[in-house]
Formats: sequence, C-alpha cells, structure tokens
Amino acid sequence: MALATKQTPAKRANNRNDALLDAAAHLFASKGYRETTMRDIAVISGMLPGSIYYHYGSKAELLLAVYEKGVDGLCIRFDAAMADAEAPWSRLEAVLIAHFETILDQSDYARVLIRVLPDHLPEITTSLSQLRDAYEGRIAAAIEALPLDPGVDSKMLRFLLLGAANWSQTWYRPGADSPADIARHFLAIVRQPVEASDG
Amino acid sequence: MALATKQTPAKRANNRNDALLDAAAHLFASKGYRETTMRDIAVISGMLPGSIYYHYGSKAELLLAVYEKGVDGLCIRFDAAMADAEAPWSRLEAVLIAHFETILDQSDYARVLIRVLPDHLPEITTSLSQLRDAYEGRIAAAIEALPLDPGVDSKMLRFLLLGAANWSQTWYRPGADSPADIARHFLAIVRQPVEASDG
DNA sequence: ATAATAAACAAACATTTGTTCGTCTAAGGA
DNA sequence: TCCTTAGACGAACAAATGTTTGTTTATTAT
Repeated sequence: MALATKQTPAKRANNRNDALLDAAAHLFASKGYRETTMRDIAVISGMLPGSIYYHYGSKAELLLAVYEKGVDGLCIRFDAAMADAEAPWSRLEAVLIAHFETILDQSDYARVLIRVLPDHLPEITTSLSQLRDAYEGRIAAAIEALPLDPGVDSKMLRFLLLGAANWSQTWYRPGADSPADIARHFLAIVRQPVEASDG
Repeated sequence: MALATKQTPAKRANNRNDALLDAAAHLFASKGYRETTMRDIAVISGMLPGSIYYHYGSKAELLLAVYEKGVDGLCIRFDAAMADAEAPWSRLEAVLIAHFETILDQSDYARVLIRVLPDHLPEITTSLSQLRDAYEGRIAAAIEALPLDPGVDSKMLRFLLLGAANWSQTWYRPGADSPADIARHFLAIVRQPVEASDG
C-alpha cells in the first residue's frame, strides 16, 4: 500500500486523436458509416489507415467514440437551453431550437446521431441505443413537463416533433429558413390550430 | 416496310424476376442498400449471384427497379385514398393513413423509399429523386388544398407531417398503436391546440 | 543524457464485394 | 420436331475493405 505511485498516462501534446475523431465524425455525417472507409478517415486526419488502430480497436469503436461526443454536445446545449427559460413551453422552444441548430449546422458529431441509427449496426446496437437514450430521455422529460390537453399523448407529441426534426436533415439546405426559424414554425403549428377560421 | 413482323419478347412463364425483386426489396428495406450483398439477394431468390445480372445490369439498377415499384404502390394507395373522401382534411387523413400503413406494415418496396435516400447513392441520386417526386408531389398537392391559417406555411406543414411519418419507421413496432392510429393522432395534434385550457 | 513508450509508419493479409464470362438447359414459336 | 433464345449455372476475377504486424520516430519523465 505504501508508495502506490500513480502510473502517469502521459499522453503527448501533439495528439492527433482529435483530428482523427473530427475526420471520422465529418465523414460519418456526410457519407454515412458504411460508405466511409478507414482509408478515407486516415487521409483526412493525416494518418495511415493502420495508425487509427492505435487509438481505436475497430471501426465500430471509432463510431462509438463519435457517438458519445455527439451525445455530450447535444446534452450540453440542451442543459443550456433549459437554463435559459422557465416556463415549460418556452423551455421546449429553446430546446427545439438548440436541437435543430446542432444537428443541421453546428456539429458533425450530432449529425452522425441522426444519420447512423443503432439498428443499422447489429453488433453494437445496444451500445448506440444507450448513448442516445441519455439525450432522448431529456427531451422526453421536457415534453412531459408541458400542460397538455388530455387527448394528446406526450409520447406521440415527442415522436411528432423529434421525428420531423431529425428528418429535416434530409431536406434542409443552408440559406433559406434558419434552423431556429424551422424550429419555431414547427412548434407554432403544434400549438395553434392550423385551420383557417372561415370568414 | 412490308412484313414488319412483330418481334415477340417471349418472356417465359416461370419467370423468377418477381421473386428477385421481392428479395431485393425485403433486404434493402430491412438491412439497407449498402449492407445487402448480391449474394444475399441471390440466396433468398433461389438464384446464383451472377444470374441476377441477366435481369438487371447492376446493383444500382436493381435498386431503381425496387424504387419504381415502391413509388407505384404508394401512388396507387394515394389515389384510392383521395377517392375515398371529398373534403380536404378528410382527404389528408385518408392519405396519411395510407402512407403510414404502407411504409410501416404493408410494402417492403415502400419501406425502401424511406430507408434508402437519393443522396446516399451519388451515382443515381437524380434518378431516385425523380421517382420520389412523383409521389411527394401528390402529397404536396393534398396539403396545399387545405384551408390554412395565413401564418402557416404549407411547405412547413408538409415537412412536419411527412418527416414525422417517415421517421416513425425508426421507432414503430407492430403490436401497440396501429399505423392508422398514429396517423390520426399526429393529424389531431396539428389540427387542435395541444395546450391544456387552464382552469 | 538516457530509458521508456506514445504515436505513427510501411507493408502486407484475408475477406468480402460487385461483376464478368462461357456454358448449359428447357421453354416456346415455326 | 427443330431451332432459337430466355434464363440460369458455375466459376472465377479484380478491386476494395477492415485489420494485423514488425518497425521506426520523437516526446516525456527521470
């Protein structure tokens, strides 16, 4: 017990691990997991394909690392959004805006969460699902805090809003409506009746 | 010009082309395009991998055929739904129900349309997009026919509903709410205010 | 300065993948 | 019945892919 000298991990300063993760996140987000090769990642991160395996044991492990960082980013922004407002509906608006901005513009890591789904990789489905749940649980809580009409199932409302949000990655193009505008518009459609009140 | 004898295509009776398409549709829908191999398809359709190339020139061409059949199915159901109702909102409900039922339960071909997106295959993006547009244009028209509040953009409403619908493929599991129930619930959330009327 | 080792290199390996090609068989028209 | 050919076989190929392994470099702690 005496002298349990702490083994220093001693990571180096010039660690290219971050560049590696960034490259993987960017490629996974824009081309997808399956169509991204270890060679692609190696080229962008200025490394040789084999060198990646010093940092991560497999391609799947690399994806897991990206996934984790993506969830962390989303959760951080979620918490900040929740702190910005008090009322349930205001909070949901802030949270939705943060979600849209993150997955559409700000983070390759978060974009991967939308593009690569757990059941696309049977071997690591559960690991991926657990990571996602950390974030989706927060969203669920924010929606369950709303004062809803008894006829509305909060789970369905969540599926509606989050589904539309995640799917927006397929049609959104920068330049037109901003992610925040989209978030507000979707929320407005849900809160107010969309039907025109006749003459 | 005389005697322009009509060249008989002379397709055989025992054509396994349908089995081939069905197998491809099923695998593309459940595993995805990239993770489905020609060998997988061959096994299920009772054929050898090379034999597929008698029917389709490439894997991408096979996907195109599946896509086309998927669009056809959706359009047929769409037209039937439109014929079932007159009022714009009733029509949208019928159309939405048909959409949910088709992509969640009834057709592997339609499921492929949701799972495999045009920009996932850069070489045939435009072909896939054109096929999709045949259906999405119909949906757009059905939504534009609605009497909407001036503050609501019909395009946004379409993105909201269709996005949530398509994303439902990621969480829907048979047994709980039926596809039709989900469709009706989503539509109700949009039409009526979801907020509880206090006191 | 020197020893230990984090981090990357260089080169290959074993599979898997989409695809091709020559051959065989049986169905349908004449 | 004969001839054409739709439709499938069987076997291989070439490229791409995830991964492994032995070696080298250069940073850090002592």
